[in-house]
Amino acid sequence: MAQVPSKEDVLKQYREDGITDATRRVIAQEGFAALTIERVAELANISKGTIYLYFKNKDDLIQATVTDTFRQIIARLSVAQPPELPFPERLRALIRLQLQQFETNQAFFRALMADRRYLPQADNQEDCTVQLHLQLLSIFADVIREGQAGGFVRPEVDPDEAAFFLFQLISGSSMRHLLGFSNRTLGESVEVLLTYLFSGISTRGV
Amino acid sequence: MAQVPSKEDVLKQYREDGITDATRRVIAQEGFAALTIERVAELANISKGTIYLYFKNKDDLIQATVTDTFRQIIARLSVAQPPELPFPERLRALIRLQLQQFETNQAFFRALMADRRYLPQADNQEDCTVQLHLQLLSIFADVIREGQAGGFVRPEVDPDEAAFFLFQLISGSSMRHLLGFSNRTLGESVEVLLTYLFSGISTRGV
DNA sequence: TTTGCCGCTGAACGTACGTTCAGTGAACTG
DNA sequence: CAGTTCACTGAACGTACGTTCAGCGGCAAA
Repeated sequence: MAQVPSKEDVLKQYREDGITDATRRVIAQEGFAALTIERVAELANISKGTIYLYFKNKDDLIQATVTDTFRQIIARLSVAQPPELPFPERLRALIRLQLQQFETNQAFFRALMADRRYLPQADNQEDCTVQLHLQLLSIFADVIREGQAGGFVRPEVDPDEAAFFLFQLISGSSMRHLLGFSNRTLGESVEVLLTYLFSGISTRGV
Repeated sequence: MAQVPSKEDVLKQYREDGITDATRRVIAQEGFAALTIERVAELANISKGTIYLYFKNKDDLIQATVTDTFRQIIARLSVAQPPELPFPERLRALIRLQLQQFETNQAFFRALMADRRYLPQADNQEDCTVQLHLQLLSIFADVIREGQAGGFVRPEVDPDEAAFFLFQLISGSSMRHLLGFSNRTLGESVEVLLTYLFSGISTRGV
């Protein structure tokens, strides 16, 4: 009988989403240091006590918010770019989208890195963040495969390796931003990344 | 008369170093969340009150520790690799050293990213972390120039661009570790990075 | 209308931690 | 040896925040 979600379950999920959403907003707008139960309750328009009806404690709330945020990012990137776009534009759009995810969730990634506690084990395949990573890599690899089919990418290039390489470049670019090393705009970063990538895989040579 | 550091100045500096060092150890061993004045005092073998004789408050202490740690990293990397090594080994050693810096200061970088407050402005050339970045890039660029002189690197490659590219790859690799996305060992990461880099710049082609 | 249920509230509690400051003793001075 | 200085101490203070729980109000069943 518990096969289909009951009305109560839906309501519970709705509440939980409201709370994790408020948590995300506090982190994004005021930073991880300012994340207090009181502030979350304010933004969610509920009282402090209510939060403890849905989450065991603050750590549990943070964990849930991390998982939830990663799910959102996965969802956003899984919505494939319009396939009618030619290869270079699709790749450009994809890189831009991924950089945007890092940028708009900047405070979130900061918080995530701040404490080992909230991080996944890389060997735990079940973990949501590890899944995100694998899923992202496969999205990138697919686009590169298309590039090969269209003659844009050299056939001897391994799409999985190239995707890995590209994601490493994107992560590096984001990390430099997070560390305050770079003041490039997002648009500039996309073009730089494309240049690097093409110098390695394009049929046009360096 | 204040030209040469007085005995008092030296003692003061010694004390400050002891405190920032203890701070670094707390962050590295117990994480940023566990960083309390009490714990720092314990590790430094002084009392809580003493810390306030040398630092205005906790934020001031953290700032000082960040600056100090970056100075140490700069110093470690400025000690050039033995120039008698052939180009590929020098490059390999340099990449390994940089990855090591990110790895051994892992908790520190986490903490640094956790809060915007402790981060530099990318446009502030005076800032210690920005200097680190520029200095690192020039070290990498110099080695690549050597590679060109020795015929290992194609002459049309811009050493500064290539250094930038390489550092981006290294940052990306480190970020994937920080996010728990990767369980590669340091040695493996070095080899992967070298492959990527050479596919772009080597005279040997892809 | 009465009764019971239950999600929600927010005052209250306990604790942890940053910060202060009156006091201590060692070192120096005359 | 008495007086003065001064770096240092750690108990004490105030506050901020996570967590709890006795009570409230609205809804539904009887």
